[in-house]
Amino acid sequence: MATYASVGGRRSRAGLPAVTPERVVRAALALTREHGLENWTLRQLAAGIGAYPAVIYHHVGDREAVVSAVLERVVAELPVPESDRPWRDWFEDLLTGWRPVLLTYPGVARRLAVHGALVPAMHTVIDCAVGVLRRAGLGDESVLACTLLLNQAWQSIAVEDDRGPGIRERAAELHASLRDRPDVPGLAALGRFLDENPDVDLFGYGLARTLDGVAARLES
Amino acid sequence: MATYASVGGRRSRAGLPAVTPERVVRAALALTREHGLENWTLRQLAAGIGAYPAVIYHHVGDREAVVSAVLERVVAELPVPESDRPWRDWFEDLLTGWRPVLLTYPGVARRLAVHGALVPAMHTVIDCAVGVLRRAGLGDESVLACTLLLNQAWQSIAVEDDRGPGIRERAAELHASLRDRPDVPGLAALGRFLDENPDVDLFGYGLARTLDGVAARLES
DNA sequence: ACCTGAACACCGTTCAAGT
DNA sequence: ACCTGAACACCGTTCAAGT
Repeated sequence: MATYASVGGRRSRAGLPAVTPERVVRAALALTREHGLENWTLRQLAAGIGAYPAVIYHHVGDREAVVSAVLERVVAELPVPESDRPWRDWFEDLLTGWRPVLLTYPGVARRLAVHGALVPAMHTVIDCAVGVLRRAGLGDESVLACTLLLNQAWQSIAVEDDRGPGIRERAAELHASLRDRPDVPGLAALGRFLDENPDVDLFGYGLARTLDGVAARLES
Repeated sequence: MATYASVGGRRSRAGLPAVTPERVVRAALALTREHGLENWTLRQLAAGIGAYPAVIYHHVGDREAVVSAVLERVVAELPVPESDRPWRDWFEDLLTGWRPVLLTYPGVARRLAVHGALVPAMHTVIDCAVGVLRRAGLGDESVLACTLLLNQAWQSIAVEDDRGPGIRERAAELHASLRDRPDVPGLAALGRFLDENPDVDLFGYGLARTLDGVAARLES
């Protein structure tokens, strides 16, 4: 027979659901979507579920533990193509498919870039990715090429995360102002191009060039 | 005839040199070398020159103003090759020459990656870099290729900055433990390779592959 | 076991007051 | 003009005390 305390104490009497790791992580995911992984505080997280900061420690751990749990969930959402595709298509689909997911959770891409394979949820897809390149005939270089492709994608998305609207606005003004500067023709060309193509797909361009570079290693 | 106050007040009487923007920035550069651009506090900086935090505000401005001044100084240290070199050699020398400088000022590379051409001291070299690619015959794509090459170098160095000894150590352990895992052959190959080549030059490999990718655009 | 509420040692920034 | 010293509104984290 449950005592009063065992079915919920002051929280349930106040109409609040019991704090669970699941609820903490869900609130952290929501805060990450809105503010980015590094831009919410434990106190915000606690307030979001109507709890005291110390309760987060009791149920999940310190901020780092919450962040790890968020990472795990986001990585689980990342789509992975069928591994029988040609290697180039496979990586193109993989990384262009990851971008929109990672961009909705700002800050996660940077964690992946810095911690890489240390994020356990990443293991199965890395295993798969190295396999795709080895079957393509890249030999030992498969490890380097795989690391490079994943890292470049993560890093590039991480920078997109960090470029807030303020920076994008100031960049747009700069590009417009550089258009007519014959004294610096290279910068003028840059201003002209980026002023006319403000949403140019640098991610796709970089991915294509790196894939070209890896393809060239298979031809030799 | 100078009054007592005008030649220095309590600081000079205490044997301390007057606070100047120059001295503030030099102390900030030293802190950045030791802890990284985002890992020192304004209070540390103030203490470093024997001053109160409010004095930094009086002479330089807020933390962001100090960071901008640090950026400017570090960018001024970056070597730039003669612009008559072949484009590929020019970029290889440029970016491999930047890496050791940027690595001694952790956090600067990330600022460059995120703010790019918004760092004024970067303008002349960007102008030069676009010119090198245009003279090589890359046309309008010069802007994209230049942005890509600089960004990938900055991002890759930024991640090196953020991978402290703790992370590198845990990664080394992971690689060793993955060596003998026939159930995940791709990860095993990765563990074997990185365990035997812990200091593999991923920066150089990435730079070479991207340069290959850009070179392929010139052939077509 | 779970939650409360205060406390600790920080942070960037501001500001009235001194000299 | 330059510096002092306290204050403000934060932060992550810890902990004794309540129920």
